[in-house]
Amino acid sequence: MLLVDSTFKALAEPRRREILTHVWSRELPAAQIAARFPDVTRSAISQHLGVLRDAQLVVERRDGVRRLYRANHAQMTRLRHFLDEYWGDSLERLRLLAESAEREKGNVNG
Amino acid sequence: MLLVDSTFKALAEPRRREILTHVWSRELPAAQIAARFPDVTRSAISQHLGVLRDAQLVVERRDGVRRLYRANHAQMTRLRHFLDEYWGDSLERLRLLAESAEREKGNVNG
DNA sequence: GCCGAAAGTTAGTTGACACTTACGTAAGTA
DNA sequence: TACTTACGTAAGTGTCAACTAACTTTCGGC
Repeated sequence: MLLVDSTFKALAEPRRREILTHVWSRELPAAQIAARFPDVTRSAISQHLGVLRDAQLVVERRDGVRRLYRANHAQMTRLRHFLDEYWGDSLERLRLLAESAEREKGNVNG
Repeated sequence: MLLVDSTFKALAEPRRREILTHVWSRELPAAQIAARFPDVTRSAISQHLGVLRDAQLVVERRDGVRRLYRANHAQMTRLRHFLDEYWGDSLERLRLLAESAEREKGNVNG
């Protein structure tokens, strides 16, 4: 799966966004993250962490028996850049170019 | 559903992102949008357009029997702002404040 | 009013996914 | 070695969403 695709899918789940905020500015072991979600099992959080890891939105570091997670700010920056480049002014300019090219073609044919 | 939630969910689908690029800088009737996706039925595109409309990522304008769609740039801007504010420096600062408050408490108790 | 074009809507199917329970595994400890 | 802790993983379940096929609605021309 494309990285942008997996990033959007990972962020589409509210719980995963909340997990991200918890590990945004500090490392936390999986158990402590799970403790913040009393309504779901630890297993569910572990699976969410796997999705976030696959999307490179968090990085994992092992410390003995524990696994410490923290947000990968670079990936979030990458997403912002994607939004800027894919739907920002650069795309706008490309579209306008394509349209004027279409008109040119129309003028030649007409 | 929260607006941010529906926005992420809408963008998580690659086909909907592609639809957005097609109506980014010009209005298009539903049939012309559907024509760009030969592998799925017109009905599927109509449903995708409904999801994009609910997420306020596109706006619809009726012209006789046709319905013209165009991207809502404001909503995309809103998403960028969300990324900036929710996971940007402002959240970073809040987290650091919360952490130092935690340490303060620890010092009082210890 | 009747017909056809453009589009939305509904019913039903299939696949994905968030979740739970149960089990497996690696690292530390007695 | 046996036990515990801190995890991940596998299997199964219910729900949701993307899709197709068939139908309905809305508008314009005759």
